[in-house]
Amino acid sequence: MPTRTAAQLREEAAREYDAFLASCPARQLLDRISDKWVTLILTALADGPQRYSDLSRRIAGVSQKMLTQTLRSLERDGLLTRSVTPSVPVRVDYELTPLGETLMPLIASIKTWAETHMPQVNAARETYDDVSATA
Amino acid sequence: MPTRTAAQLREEAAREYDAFLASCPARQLLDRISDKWVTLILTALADGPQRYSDLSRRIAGVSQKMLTQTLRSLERDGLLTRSVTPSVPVRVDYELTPLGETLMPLIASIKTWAETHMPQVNAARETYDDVSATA
DNA sequence: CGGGATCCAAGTAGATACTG
DNA sequence: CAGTATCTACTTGGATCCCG
Repeated sequence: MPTRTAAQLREEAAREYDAFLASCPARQLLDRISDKWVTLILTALADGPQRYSDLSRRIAGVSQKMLTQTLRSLERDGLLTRSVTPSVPVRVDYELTPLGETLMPLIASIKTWAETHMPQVNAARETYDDVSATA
Repeated sequence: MPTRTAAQLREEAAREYDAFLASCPARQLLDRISDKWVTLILTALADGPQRYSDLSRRIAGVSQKMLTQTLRSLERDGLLTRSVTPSVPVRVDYELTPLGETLMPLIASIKTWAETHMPQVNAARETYDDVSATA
């Protein structure tokens, strides 16, 4: 009997890999911007500072919970600032930080690739699905 | 009583928004590449064609299920090809398509942003967490 | 107005066992 | 070798109600 079973070895490898992925900057970035609402919020804020209710209206499909949650996480990451004006009723403005703005060109290049190549991808999907259906 | 309740209106808005997001090329692309294993597989294949077992070894943390599932979806999208050699035992090779290769520069720019700016993001996180803990 | 707290439904990934 | 099939556990997001 080995000191460690095969199952234990596999588990260990998976843990190490998780650690590797967690420390990988590119992975972290992808996790961040791939969030459903992140790019929408960032793009909306690229037009300038906006209030919570403005964002809520522009990004029509988002729930209060997800909007708040996403805004908080972006604030935490230093990508936007949250400023509260303690009037009655309260007013909260969100604004991109310089760091947040550096992200915009990247989002733009993602958009460009998407507009250029996604039609091909969709065409490939249809072909694939047709063949599968025939078989 | 209105012909449609507030809840119904909200539901309708959410559906429309879902449809909008589903048809948005940039959203589709992000959904595709943000998958945990997609960029790993694509990057591995950038070195040239590889067998299933090669990929499985290089991407140590992936389960058989996810590797197969991800490879199939990438094949469906026309980003890579799957070729079976009916020997005994079977041999299956995966290879990037030209379309798949066009994705590599984009992945590279994501990597570049990440390496340049993620340290700042992480620093912002620590500051944010410290302040929260103090408060 | 701008949330916080809670509950719940649904999709998703991993482990395990089996196969042409 | 290169998968498929199934079951379970966990994560996630929406709905709802409440508050300063």
